[in-house]
Amino acid sequence: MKHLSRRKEIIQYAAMLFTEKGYSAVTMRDIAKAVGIKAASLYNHISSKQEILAFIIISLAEEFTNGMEIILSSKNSSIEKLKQIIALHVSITSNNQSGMASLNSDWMHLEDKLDYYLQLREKYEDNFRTIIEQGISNKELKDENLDVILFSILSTLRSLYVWIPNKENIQTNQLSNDLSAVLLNGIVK
Amino acid sequence: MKHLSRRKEIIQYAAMLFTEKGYSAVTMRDIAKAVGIKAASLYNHISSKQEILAFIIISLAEEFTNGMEIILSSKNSSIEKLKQIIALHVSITSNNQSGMASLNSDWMHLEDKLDYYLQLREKYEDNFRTIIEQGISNKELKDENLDVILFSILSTLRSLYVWIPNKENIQTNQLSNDLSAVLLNGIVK
DNA sequence: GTCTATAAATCGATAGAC
DNA sequence: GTCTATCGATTTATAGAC
Repeated sequence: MKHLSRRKEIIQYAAMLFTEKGYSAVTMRDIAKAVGIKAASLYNHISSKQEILAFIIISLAEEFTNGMEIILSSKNSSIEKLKQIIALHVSITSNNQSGMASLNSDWMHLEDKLDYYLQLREKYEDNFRTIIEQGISNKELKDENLDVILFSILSTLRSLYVWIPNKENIQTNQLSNDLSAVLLNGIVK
Repeated sequence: MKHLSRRKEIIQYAAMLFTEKGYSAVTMRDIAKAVGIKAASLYNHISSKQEILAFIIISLAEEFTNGMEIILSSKNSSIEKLKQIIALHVSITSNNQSGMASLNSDWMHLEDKLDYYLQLREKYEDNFRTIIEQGISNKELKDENLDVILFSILSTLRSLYVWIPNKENIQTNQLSNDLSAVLLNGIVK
């Protein structure tokens, strides 16, 4: 973490601490100690604790929303789109493990940017639902309960950050393929 | 909530508040306000904020661990056992919606009972993994990556509490069946 | 069993020296 | 850009009147 600007370094350490204990339980003194400076010095680089949280969450949420827009507007099959969504989650999560816990568990502590975050999330879920609907009317997918399909895939993908760090030398392509097999084709012989 | 003892009522309101904001962001004054008394009065019924959290989490964790032991020791097929695990999660979650967020997101704030909770969770996951392993060696299940199977089912089931409250008049049998279909048989035609 | 009052600790953030 | 010192608000929890 040597070549990051001090601001980026602070945000990185904060994200790791938020992952361990959650936003509310982490103090500015905790963050400062991790960085190796005093709490007052943090304010030369960031304006508030809230700003750190908003940066972590909004930049990740925008990355997901932008990726989803690209996938939705492509001309691939519905199944191919679902595989791309799975790969999108594996890719973003493996590159930002420390921020994903905040996105999933601390978004409710956003203040000024809460409404914007909720808009991004709603757009993402709507686009995801649309892809599944198209797959069902296409006859590519079984006509199972739409919300159950959406919810089961999405909660697996949203929980990836809990699980990815436990695997050494994660092979993202292999993991995407394994997830696609299980989530799309099931496990019963 | 009229016929609950004051203690149970306090724990119920606390669980609902923990679900909204997380343990660390909820104050004793918040809980007292929800109950309709002053913060100091809470201490006639509970000994600490920590005791409330431990009660919520440990009672749920024991319910899951006990249910899993019964399922594991039965003589049903592996697929039937997996369906029973799904039904177990749907049942406990629909009966304890407000406590499930604490179990999933605030367990790290346990103090005295943290080690005991981690033991229960490890035992639960080990038994879950055993059932999947048996299904694979049985040839009932496909030989996909064991951790991917365990992780995808478990994270869907652990996230149920986020989703169940959004459905009106939840039909738990119907939901269990829909989840079993999607998680076990997949969605691709 | 509930209240008011308050203790003791800790929080986010600022002021100002260097 | 980092420090020491500190402010003002808020936290969990207790003491004691009613």
